[in-house]
Amino acid sequence: MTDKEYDLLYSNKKEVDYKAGETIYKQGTESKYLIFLLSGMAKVYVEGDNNKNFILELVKPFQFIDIPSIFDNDMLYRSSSAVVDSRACLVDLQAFKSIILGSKNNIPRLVKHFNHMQNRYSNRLTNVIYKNMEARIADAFLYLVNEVYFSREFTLTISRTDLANLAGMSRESTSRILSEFKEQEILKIVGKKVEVLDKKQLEHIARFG
Amino acid sequence: MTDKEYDLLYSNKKEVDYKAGETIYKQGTESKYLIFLLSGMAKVYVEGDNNKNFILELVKPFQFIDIPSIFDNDMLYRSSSAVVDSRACLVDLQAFKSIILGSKNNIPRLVKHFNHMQNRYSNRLTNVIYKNMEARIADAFLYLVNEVYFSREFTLTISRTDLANLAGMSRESTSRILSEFKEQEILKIVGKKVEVLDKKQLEHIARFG
DNA sequence: GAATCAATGTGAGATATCTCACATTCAATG
DNA sequence: CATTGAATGTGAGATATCTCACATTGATTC
Repeated sequence: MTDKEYDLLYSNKKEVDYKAGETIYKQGTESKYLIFLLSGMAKVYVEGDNNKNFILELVKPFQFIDIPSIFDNDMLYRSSSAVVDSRACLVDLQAFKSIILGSKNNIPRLVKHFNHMQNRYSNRLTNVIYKNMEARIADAFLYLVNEVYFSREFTLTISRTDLANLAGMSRESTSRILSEFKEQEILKIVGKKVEVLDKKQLEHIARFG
Repeated sequence: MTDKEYDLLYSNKKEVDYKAGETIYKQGTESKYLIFLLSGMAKVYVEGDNNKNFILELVKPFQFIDIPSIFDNDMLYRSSSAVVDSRACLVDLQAFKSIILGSKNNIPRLVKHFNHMQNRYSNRLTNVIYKNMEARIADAFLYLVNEVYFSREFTLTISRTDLANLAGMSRESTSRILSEFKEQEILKIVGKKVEVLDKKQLEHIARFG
């Protein structure tokens, strides 16, 4: 990004704080901002009619939380909310659009974001349709290890309910599978502290159930 | 699109025929082509481990069937195949990329495609997770009426198995729901001929199950 | 038009997952 | 540190959907 672009983007930027649980983007509404996460963590999820939701991904600092349907109607196909207290920076959507149109250097990055999102959707979809509960939980933990906490040991920043929504199943079933995995010494879980003891096995379960 | 762009795109174009059932794109592979459908119909679907698949959308002539993850690794996140005998035109992916980078006029259109795809994914996902079989079948028929055949009366170009995969359920269950809907005079179905008798009711079922 | 194969319809039992109810643990607060 | 409310764990019955088996229909070929 050039200095000029940077200026345009951040000239009248606003910083905002979100409390844990607070909604950031609401599915079905339009937004005039891109929201760049500075600290904390957000979840991006698809809302159903009943008050359930399905978590697509967890977003960490220094990424845009989501991108509205730009060059269309600026609507949001998903909701987002903070999972822990977070701070973010609002970027004007019009400014963002003109930067995208302004230089071809920025297009590949935008397209990559869309690719990523589609890949994520495909994964989540196959998960829910083809895999049993064990495989879905295994998959969720592999996601946490490989793409969220980047370590086999971590402190969960999300609740069991969120974990359930990430795996696309009920909280109760999630608890039961978690107990199974503890029993089989695949995971060590004490409260929010998690250690993946047998990643190979987790991968096997994620694949074959 | 300018004439120059048009020339670049179609200079060494190739036309190809696909038999019904034939695979066009294979999930997990890369492709050097964009494939533009000239006649017939294609299904775009996500493959699971077991030989099941979930249909994301049906593509009709004069649209690109799918777009590989350009500016990334040109991989496909989905598979596609012809549902009836079809003819398509292969467009070189490199040429397409340079056109996208060449003029800002083409960016909004590309971005809209991504937006559409994401919207589609969100819908399909909510469908499978939150809705019961009746609602999913109702939803599938509304999709066929509103976005595929553009009429309350049409001749199905897909099998019951495809219909099941579009609704994300088993072929047998699909048959049973179809019989229910015939019984309740919501649909009139004779072989491949379909008439939606009560669209309001269909919409209600799609919403509330 | 009889024979054969694929597509579709239907019933009943099997199974995975959810729901409800309650027990337990954990965290916050006075 | 006792109390309260929220988050989590667990059991058992309820339920939706699938699977398997078979019947029926439709399409194709000789």
